[in-house]
Amino acid sequence: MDHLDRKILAIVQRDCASKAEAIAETVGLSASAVQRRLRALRSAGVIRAEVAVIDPKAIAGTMTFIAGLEIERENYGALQKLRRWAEGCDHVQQLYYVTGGFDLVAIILASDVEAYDMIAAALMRDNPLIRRMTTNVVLRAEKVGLEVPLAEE
Amino acid sequence: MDHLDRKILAIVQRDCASKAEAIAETVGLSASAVQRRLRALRSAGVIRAEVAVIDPKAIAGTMTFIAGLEIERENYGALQKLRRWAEGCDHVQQLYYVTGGFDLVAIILASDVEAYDMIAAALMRDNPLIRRMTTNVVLRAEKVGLEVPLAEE
DNA sequence: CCTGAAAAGAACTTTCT
DNA sequence: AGAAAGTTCTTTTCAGG
Repeated sequence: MDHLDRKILAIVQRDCASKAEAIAETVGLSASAVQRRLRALRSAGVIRAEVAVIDPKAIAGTMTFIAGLEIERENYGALQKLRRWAEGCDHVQQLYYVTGGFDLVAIILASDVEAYDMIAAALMRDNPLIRRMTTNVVLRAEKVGLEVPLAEE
Repeated sequence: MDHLDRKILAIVQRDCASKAEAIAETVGLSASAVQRRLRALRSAGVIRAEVAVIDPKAIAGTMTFIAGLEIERENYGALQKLRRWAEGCDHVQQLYYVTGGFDLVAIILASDVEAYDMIAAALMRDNPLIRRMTTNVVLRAEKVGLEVPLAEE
């Protein structure tokens, strides 16, 4: 993991369909070298996945909700169960275990408020450790991304 | 946008490095047809981008913060300025304009608490409309993704 | 209009220096 | 790491439903 790797990462985390030759030109390397580094980054797990980002607007009925969860006590066993629950639920996009006003924050997608209510109800039913759930409805996603800020050399 | 497109999307939003032939086999189409559909989905904007997901743990010092913002009034002009600010700040990963307890929710990455504090201070300095900022520190990201739930036919 | 199959082109992988 | 040969994937083209 040197400066060149970071430069390559900075590019592919915005567009992983970039051709190796194009990347090579901007980082000042040969195409072969770029591919080797990319392969190494993949197998090392630095590049976790390469995914297509779909515009939620293109999918009929996708609303975003941000839920702050407060739990009974920091019960780690139940927390793990909740984690698995979220893993198995496609509607739960993101789940963060936090410290602050809430214990957990979840980003949930649903076709409408009714569908969200059903997901939220199921979530609370299956995870009794959840004491309180505060929901914010997303009116507009101003920025959505998972890019990691990479300090340039 | 038919059932086959949705099937293709369901695959590439998890792995856009999949070969067309592999996709073709699972959706029951030829490789050519898959590529044509992928190209159409790209130019139609359904596929917004294809990105590499980087493991934040691999990057030295990446902490995640979730900030709930309360603003003075729903001042749309200032909001747009805030949106541009977020767009230009690599540390702001996500920004949602919401209704509920907060007005906006931001997901911010920083190398440590000090760095976060500087970003937060700059954010409030440059955007006087922000009245209050409630931060939750992410102890662990249980699930992180941008996958859209695609109802199967 | 969209599919599938084959030819042409481009990209990636491997090997060697 | 870079360059060239070999392999694989993608793109184009064309015939058919």
